[in-house]
Amino acid sequence: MDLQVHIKMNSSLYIRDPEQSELGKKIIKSSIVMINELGFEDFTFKKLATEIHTTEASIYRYFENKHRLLTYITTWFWTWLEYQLVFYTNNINDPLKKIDIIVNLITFQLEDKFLAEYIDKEQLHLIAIAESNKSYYTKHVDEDNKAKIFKPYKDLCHNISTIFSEYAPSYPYPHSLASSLLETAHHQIFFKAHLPSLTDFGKDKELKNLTKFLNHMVLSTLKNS
Amino acid sequence: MDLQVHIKMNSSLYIRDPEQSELGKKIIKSSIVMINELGFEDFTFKKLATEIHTTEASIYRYFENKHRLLTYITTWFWTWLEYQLVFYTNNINDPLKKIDIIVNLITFQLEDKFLAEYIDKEQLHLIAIAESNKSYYTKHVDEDNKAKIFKPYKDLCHNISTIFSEYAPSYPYPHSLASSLLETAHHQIFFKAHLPSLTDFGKDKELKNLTKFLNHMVLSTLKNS
DNA sequence: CCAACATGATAGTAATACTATTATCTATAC
DNA sequence: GTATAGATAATAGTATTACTATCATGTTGG
Repeated sequence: MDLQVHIKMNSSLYIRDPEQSELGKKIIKSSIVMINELGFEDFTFKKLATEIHTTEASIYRYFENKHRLLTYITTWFWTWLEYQLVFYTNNINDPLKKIDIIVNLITFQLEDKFLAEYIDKEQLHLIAIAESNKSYYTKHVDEDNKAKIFKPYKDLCHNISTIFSEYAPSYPYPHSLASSLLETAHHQIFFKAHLPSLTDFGKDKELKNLTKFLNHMVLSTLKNS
Repeated sequence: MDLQVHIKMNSSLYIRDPEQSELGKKIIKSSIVMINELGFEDFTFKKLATEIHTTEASIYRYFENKHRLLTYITTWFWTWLEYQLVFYTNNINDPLKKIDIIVNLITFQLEDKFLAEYIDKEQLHLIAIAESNKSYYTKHVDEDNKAKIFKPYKDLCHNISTIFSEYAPSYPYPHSLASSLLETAHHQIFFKAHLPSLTDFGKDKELKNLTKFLNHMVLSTLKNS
């Protein structure tokens, strides 16, 4: 059985809620496809408008600019990851098992039990890998942060750090380890595909070794505290 | 005694070598300042031209576009890090000591013994932290990679991984650990400043705890192999 | 059924990311 | 000392981007 999710988004991310209309959903759905196709830099509202047979002006009624749209999309991703994390670790007591679930989850090794009609999760993952950094590596990061825009990412990070602390209560850097794990997972997947000599699994077809690498790193670090 | 360095750059990074003229050096020097001031997105050749009292057209004779200029700058940074790494680990045999040097080096805890007249290293470091990712998170990364543009980063990563392997010959992921270390150092410094709840040292004034965190993570991982 | 609101159609602006042309300046080769 | 090659300045121009504004049309729910 699959579960229908509804992910509630912080309203400062949009001007008009894209989930409340057909056009809004088309904007999200197609922008995910197009950002992957063109890369974020070459993606424009004009091109998106042409693609979905609407006008630039109509898209601007939903999102202030393309950067906000990217942030909306990546935030959706983090929220969805957290939903899954809560779901998969529910009723599990062994923190070691929970950590294994975390690592498998963020490397996309777990079956996705959540449905979200109009969002292609594989493509969303690719954006999270290659573009999500750009949502906070800006000059207006502090302003955005004040508007609570990054809360879902922080919540996920905190959630993971709590599990780390269950396993190793005396470890002093659980948040840093959690954020490093999340970032590293994405970096290594990108490097594997494009700059393989920065990794040790460039030739692998699967991500199994990445999962092993991350699991080993996290557990070694936590155990040795 | 300080050492004058000359960092030789891959010629596909520029159209005309900026080190060979006063204007070229002014372009590099001022772009480092301005990218920090404005952020890479709002930085333009027009603004740079006005600042250094030249014209857009003149800057375009040195660099194809602002993205190439960013890549030039960040590549300079990686090359300079590698120079320092070789210098500081020279004549040291204990791999444990070498690893300590690496971690201190990438968190800017070591005194810089190299001079580069017209480049402000503190500001360069800030760009490396907040903008360097953008030089490879693009749609043309594969092309750029073919042009050997990322070689200095890869070399640095390989150099570090070799030291890891000296310390722990059986550890299977030294390259991934090296690239993760480099990326994590930057991310954590950025998070500490702007999204502190993603770290455990948001309130610290210094980076000592970050150094400890990284050192502990790397050593724990390598020891446990 | 009409009022409210979403969307479409159209237009326009300032800035960006370039390219092109011609003039001027300057160093050094003969 | 002059010719000349090469670098830079001055100026202009273009296509695209990133918006904003206005008004017409369509749709829907009270």
